[in-house]
Amino acid sequence: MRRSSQTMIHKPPPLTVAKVLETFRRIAKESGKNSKEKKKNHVRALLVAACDCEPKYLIRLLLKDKLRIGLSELSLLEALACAAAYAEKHSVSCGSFQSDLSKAVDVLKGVHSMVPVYERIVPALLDGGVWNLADTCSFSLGIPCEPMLSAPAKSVSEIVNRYHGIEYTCEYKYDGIRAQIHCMDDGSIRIFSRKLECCTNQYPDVILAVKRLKRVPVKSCVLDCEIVGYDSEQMKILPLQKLMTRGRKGVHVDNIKINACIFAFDLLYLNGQSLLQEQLKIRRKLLKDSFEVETGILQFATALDSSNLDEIQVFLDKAVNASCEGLVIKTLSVDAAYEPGKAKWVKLKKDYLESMWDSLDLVPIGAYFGKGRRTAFYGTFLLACYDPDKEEFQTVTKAGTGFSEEVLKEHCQILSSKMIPKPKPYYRHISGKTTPDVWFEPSEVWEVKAGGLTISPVYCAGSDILNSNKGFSLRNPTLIRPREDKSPEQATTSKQIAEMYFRQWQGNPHMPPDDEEINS
DNA sequence: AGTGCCTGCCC
DNA sequence: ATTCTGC
DNA sequence: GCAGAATGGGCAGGCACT
Repeated sequence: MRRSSQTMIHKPPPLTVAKVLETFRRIAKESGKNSKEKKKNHVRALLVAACDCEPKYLIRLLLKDKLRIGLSELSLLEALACAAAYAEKHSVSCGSFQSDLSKAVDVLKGVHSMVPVYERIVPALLDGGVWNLADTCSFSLGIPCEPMLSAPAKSVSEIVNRYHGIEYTCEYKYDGIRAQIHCMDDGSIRIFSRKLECCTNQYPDVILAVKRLKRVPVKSCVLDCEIVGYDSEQMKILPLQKLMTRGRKGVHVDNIKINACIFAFDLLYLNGQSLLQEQLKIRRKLLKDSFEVETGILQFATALDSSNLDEIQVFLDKAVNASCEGLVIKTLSVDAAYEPGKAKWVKLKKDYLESMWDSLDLVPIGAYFGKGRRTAFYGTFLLACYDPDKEEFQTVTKAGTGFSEEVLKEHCQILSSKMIPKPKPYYRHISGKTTPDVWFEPSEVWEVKAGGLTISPVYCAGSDILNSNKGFSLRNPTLIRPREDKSPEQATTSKQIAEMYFRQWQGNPHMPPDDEEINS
């Protein structure tokens, strides 16, 4: 890079916003052989033309996600809102300007969660102003709104207490992929992911199902649902890991190996009208009137309308037994509108309940340097279980959450003193894929909770129990506490981990794929 | 053709 | 996804 | 209560290299 700028004879013209945008688009489009080199050249050209503070911001823009200067989408919306409020300062006279400002921000936030497309928001803003924006720019067919979210609850009693005296429903929380399905007036279908990506082409089978099972009076609608892997032979839900193996590009119905079942739970739009403001009670009724059910193809989320603690507890157990993650609790009439992007529903997963979660005692045998606020600390620890037969520690997972900064600091200090230059001969891991920055003597034992067990291509816990080259790992590992009463050799064993894995699919005859069955 | 590595997207 | 932290 | 920033497993896809 330096060389090329030195040999440059003419200074390139100054950068413009349009030019930068255009180059970014080119970088995005570049593909195929040597595309990396070509992308590099685009970046080089930008940096060569940049002056003053421009390189800094270019780099920050190129470091995906955010500007990394504290400017997030929210700040952008606030800026837009302020601009609009200033522009209309004299047209509104009620209340203080400060309160107008914050009202404008609320309007922008609300509108953006329903129509997350600046190309729609800005023209509407310029056209009708902020105070009409909610009307001039609202939820519309073909454009996904942010999905409504749920906040975690720690117990059934927490639910019962919070919603005392009001109507609510408990639905199975399916372990699949959230989808918002738009049925357009012309009969076409569009599917959007939780992050609003268009994934229409990924689910031709889902599209056929929706078209076939949509009732005649439904001209247009928007479904909120979970797409779940389904074994049509055994009529059982498949693990998410299976569903995820489906192709993502150029998918044709005939080549689909993993079937998908739609579990619908909400209807956001029907025949030209937004239903977002309707109570769930109404939306659910309209949903059920709008579609035929076909087992394993399109079903409604299993639900229980009850306020009884014991009934809900039993229902939660049933959900877990049916290979679901737990329950989602939703009010039916009070405060029961669909609020895009807001976490007004409540989720109750088995991993939140101390009595139900999977807990393992694992040994930190390595660590990785942290980033950002964890610079100068370890950000992550490599954890292992113990195999008493082979007398070796086998890697299971990394863990980087569940401790406060203070506790993290302590762990870092203690473990630093146990650092060793090379892994012990009795450490088993898959080199390359999970090699940590530093290795430790086996000394600590930590209790870790998990939202379930997975089959892993990179960890080797219990790998000789599986036929393939794979081992077991953890989903959503979280540190709970040090087990000062345990020595490393008393850590959870690989055999125990294997048992946990198979136990989680009891009640569901579908076992892991053939090549992953237990060695005999 | 096969492998390894990285990214982007699911959770 | 979960969790913690600062506002 | 919320937003932001740390961090997790794992999949397909795509490029580079052998």
